[in-house]
Amino acid sequence: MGDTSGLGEPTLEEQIAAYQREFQDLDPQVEKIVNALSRLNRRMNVAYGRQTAELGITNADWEVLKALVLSGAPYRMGPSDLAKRLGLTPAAMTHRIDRMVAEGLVTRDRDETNRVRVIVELTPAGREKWQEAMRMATVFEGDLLQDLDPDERATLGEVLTRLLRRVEDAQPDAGGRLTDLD
Amino acid sequence: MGDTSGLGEPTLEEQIAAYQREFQDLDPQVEKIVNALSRLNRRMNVAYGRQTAELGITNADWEVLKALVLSGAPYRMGPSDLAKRLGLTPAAMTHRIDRMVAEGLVTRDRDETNRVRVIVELTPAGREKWQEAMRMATVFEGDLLQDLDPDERATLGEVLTRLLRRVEDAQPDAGGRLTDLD
DNA sequence: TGTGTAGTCTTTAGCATCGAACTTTAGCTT
DNA sequence: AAGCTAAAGTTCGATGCTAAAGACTACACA
Repeated sequence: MGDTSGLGEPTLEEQIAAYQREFQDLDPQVEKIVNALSRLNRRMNVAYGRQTAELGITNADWEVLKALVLSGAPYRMGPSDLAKRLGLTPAAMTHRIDRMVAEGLVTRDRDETNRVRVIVELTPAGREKWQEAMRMATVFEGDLLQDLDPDERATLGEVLTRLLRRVEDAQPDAGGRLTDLD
Repeated sequence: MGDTSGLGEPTLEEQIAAYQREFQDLDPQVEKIVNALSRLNRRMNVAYGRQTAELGITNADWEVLKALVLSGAPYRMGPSDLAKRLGLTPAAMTHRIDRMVAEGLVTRDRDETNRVRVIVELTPAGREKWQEAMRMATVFEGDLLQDLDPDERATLGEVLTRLLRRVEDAQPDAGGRLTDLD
């Protein structure tokens, strides 16, 4: 007994069993769901990280590209808005934009009508990178959900949305800070 | 139209709609599931972060406590094993242990039978912190899943486990690096 | 017993992030 | 107008992480 994968990570079932051994009043059902969610997310981020690396960008870059694209044409946002959207401090945003400008993914210009503002705008190259990343991501995601039949997908989507609504209502403040992709 | 929450974050539905607007060949069903997973995870981490902060520790500390407790009595692990388990480099582990020793959560000693090894052991205070964190976490988790009836919980757990198995099989290398709790 | 080799941590240098202080601009208020 | 206040970004100092290099111990083999 013990963990199978050389300490790298116990099986989900082994982990739940260990929790029960060390903590009374534990609902294994609940713990299974919560731990599966965490582990799934981590694996997804690993997968995305490999894909973005293959494109010569980082997950951090990709997050910014996503925010800009999703804002719609003409794909412009201010650093503060981006920072709020991504859950970063403005300071971190400044440096991230520095890097992305150097990589040619976005441009940074002062707003002429309000000179205290800065406009970050997606370049065609940045948009192209986003699309390539999306193509890779959708392939991965389709593969991930391959074993689920249409009914299961619908149910899963509905249930997760319900959970999300509950937690977002309870945390109205976008409260970010903590890593993670969008 | 547009986003409701002052740029902090669009609704999941709005976000999916934006994806469809900007990217052809998108399966909204799939995207909904994947994005809900990411967002749920982020909110969970925010919640955990608030709880651990309330206990005077960090999520990083909590991860280490979890690994030690789950390893079972006598709650000892080497820094390298911990690092593998948490997806950190040994270097990061060294510093994290420094801090936790200073906080009295763990002890660090050389293994007398193999003087190149180090043994990190949970202190009673560390174990106590872990239990308090668990109590808070289980309350939050129970509340999160409150709206799901037993059938839905069972189904959700089963489906997520299936997804996890699929992605863990595809990424046998624990491949960590990317942030996130366990 | 001497030496090579592998394994375990620690140290160093570089990078991204945060919190807080600072600079600049816009818009009010009087 | 002159000055106040608020908002938007940038800069600064500290922290935690990674990758790579270094130090030390154990073990194998000659």
